Amino acid sequence: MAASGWFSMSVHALALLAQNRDGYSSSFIASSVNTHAVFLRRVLKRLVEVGFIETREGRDGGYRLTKPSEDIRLSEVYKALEMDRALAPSPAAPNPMCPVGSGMPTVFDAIALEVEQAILETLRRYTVADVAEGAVSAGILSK
Amino acid sequence: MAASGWFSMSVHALALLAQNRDGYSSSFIASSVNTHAVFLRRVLKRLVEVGFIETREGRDGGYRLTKPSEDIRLSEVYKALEMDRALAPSPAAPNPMCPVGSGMPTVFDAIALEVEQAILETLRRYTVADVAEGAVSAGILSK
DNA sequence: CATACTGTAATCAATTCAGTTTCAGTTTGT
DNA sequence: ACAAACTGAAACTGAATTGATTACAGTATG
Repeated sequence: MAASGWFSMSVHALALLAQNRDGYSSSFIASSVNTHAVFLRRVLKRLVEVGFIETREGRDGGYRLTKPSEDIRLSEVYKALEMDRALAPSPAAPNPMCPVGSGMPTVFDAIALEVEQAILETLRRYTVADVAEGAVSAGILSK
Repeated sequence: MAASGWFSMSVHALALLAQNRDGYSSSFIASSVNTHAVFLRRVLKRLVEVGFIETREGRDGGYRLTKPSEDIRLSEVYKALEMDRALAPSPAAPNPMCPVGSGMPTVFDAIALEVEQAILETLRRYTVADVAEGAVSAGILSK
């Protein structure tokens, strides 16, 4: 269900929240991510459900991390968003009358799954803290 | 440039061509993949450019592999199609005034690149021959 | 009770994706 | 020579997706 851009947006938001224990409002985060606050809230909703961040309504409300940024791996974020598979299946189901076509979905799915695990394994090596530090120093260096 | 569905379509087509040394016409392949011949030709064009398959125009024309299916790794197919990154960057460029936002593209890009390499490494372990065999036996088993 | 937030539904425009039509060019068999 | 069976490519369409935006209800705070 989650579109491709959601992941980078989520990581960005989490890295931002890692900077401030008290958290930030959706519109503040949105201005850093350069998107609309309403849209961002839709994305952040997932992260709330999974428990990475918590939300406070009302005045002075906003979002903040529920645990240290070192404890949030990007693989968990990826999983939380229920991203579409990187290797999408054929748009239309193959012809079942064809000996190759009939078996393709099974084979392709197995490979797509393995690819997905490789992605998760790579993302598991990075935490939100890594991204936050990296982003800040990269930002400084680029000046 | 290549959309997500192109990869599975290409792999399917290649696996089909691995079945017959003389190759097949675009409409034959299209009926197995369950797509339109014209659209399929658009996808196959890439594989011709890279040299995995060759095309013959005119009557009795069509497509066929230029080398054994064991020698075509899925990673090469993936690269040939110049797929979009699995981890798409944020749709809009982050706010450069924000210390975190300004560094995000750099950091995210590095991680996205590493993920891409992990995908390629996984796909490198499979050849078109593997898929062709697997697809045929999976098709037989599912009956 | 005004202010500053979140939550959510609904709508919109732009883009993308794949399907389709059409036609020009090419090769082969008769 | 010509008809048949192909590929190549441009152009158009419809549907789906994506993210932006508006609007409004709900909620906590001072």
